[in-house]
Amino acid sequence: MFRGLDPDIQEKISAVVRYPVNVVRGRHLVRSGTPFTHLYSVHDGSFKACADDSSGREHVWGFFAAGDLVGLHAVTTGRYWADFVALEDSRVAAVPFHELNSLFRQFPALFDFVTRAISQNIDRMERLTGDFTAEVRLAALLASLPRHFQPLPGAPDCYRLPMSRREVADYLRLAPETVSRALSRFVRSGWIRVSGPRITLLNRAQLEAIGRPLGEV
Amino acid sequence: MFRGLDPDIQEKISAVVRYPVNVVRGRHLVRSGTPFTHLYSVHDGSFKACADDSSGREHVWGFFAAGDLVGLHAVTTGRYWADFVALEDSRVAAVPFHELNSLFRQFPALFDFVTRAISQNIDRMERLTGDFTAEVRLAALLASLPRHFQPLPGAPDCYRLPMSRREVADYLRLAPETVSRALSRFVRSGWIRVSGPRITLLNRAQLEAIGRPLGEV
DNA sequence: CGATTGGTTGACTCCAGTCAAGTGCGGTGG
DNA sequence: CCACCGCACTTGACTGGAGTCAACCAATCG
Repeated sequence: MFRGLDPDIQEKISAVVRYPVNVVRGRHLVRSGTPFTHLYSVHDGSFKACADDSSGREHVWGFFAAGDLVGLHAVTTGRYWADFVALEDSRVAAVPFHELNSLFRQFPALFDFVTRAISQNIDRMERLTGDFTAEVRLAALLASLPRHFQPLPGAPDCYRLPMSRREVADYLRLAPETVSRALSRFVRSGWIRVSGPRITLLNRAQLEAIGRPLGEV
Repeated sequence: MFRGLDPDIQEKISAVVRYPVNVVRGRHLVRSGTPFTHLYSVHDGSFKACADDSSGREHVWGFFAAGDLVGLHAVTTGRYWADFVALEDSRVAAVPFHELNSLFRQFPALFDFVTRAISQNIDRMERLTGDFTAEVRLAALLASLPRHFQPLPGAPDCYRLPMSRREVADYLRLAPETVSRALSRFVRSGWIRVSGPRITLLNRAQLEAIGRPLGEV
């Protein structure tokens, strides 16, 4: 958990963690509007984050897989402002808020880490609202799969997406049909192979190149 | 100046203001990247604010007319991050930064006022990046003219736009041709009359209704 | 084995961008 | 005062990208 953070600090955190909470597919891990009580680290499984955007329509603004932190966005405001729903049966480790606070005092590096992670999330959200073509959006998403998911055992570049096309489309701010079409084009070009929720990356470099204008998602 | 702020505080501010600075058309009032030295209140004339957006292309993100405050965005960072260029010969009143700071200490209400104004600007910028049709964007802009400009003497609903169509288009994130076409459609519908830089609002209620999804710009 | 659901594909539409050709206004100079 | 010029603006024709609607297909679950 807390990928990229100093191992010493990680160990301290482990000491105050409540192990592990199970969340079955489709259930909420946190609800928008409730007070910030815990920060969660995803052990396995995955979650989507939904919140109403400025025009009031609900909208997926993030996916969180093993190793990601859920609830960061509430650290500053003290209140969650998004729903987090399990995309599959998942397990998370929970760090109680007050423990986290004392850890912040002990380890300024932890605070920096969290701050940086929050601003990265916001940055990503904003980039996704910019105007990019469907290809750019989708390529950026596909190229980022290895950073977020484990490949399927025995198939090094094959990933099983836990979210539906509908959710991907919502996240990328596209219609589901547009996602479908873009996927098909990538298949025809030979960059990927698709079989239901399983996607094999045949040419990640190419996808990265196409998705570069949007950056990491 | 400082429209909407408590008159008592306004008087205190007036005491520390350096009166008035002239800026001729096309000249910079502030330059991006320079340290925050003054907050400016536009007396007469108008300015555009330009800054590079996330993808590096320069882009107009605001217009400032009589009564507006220029430089707010630098209060928090201590450095201007946008160019402000006079759209016509203009005059501004300058409040030195250190005076402003001591005023903040004296009048918490002033600090709140500034904070609110900053967040309104950011909010507006973000709404403009959302996806709205050209009509919605333009209608919102037109409906907002009375809030920003004095009508021409003797013509109650007629305003002279100090900025070019190119600049309007850039601000609204459209092509200039698209702005032109939308204007023409509004003329044909009878909501406005256009004569070069002069625009007469014949049906502001209608424009407000059309522009509502985007809100105030 | 049908019914449901999620995904794909096709046909069509709409909106805005682009390129190119006018148009008109303001300014300059004769 | 008028003719001309330049520039900003407008208009038209075209293009392309994504949304919508509808049909189809495949997998899953009773």
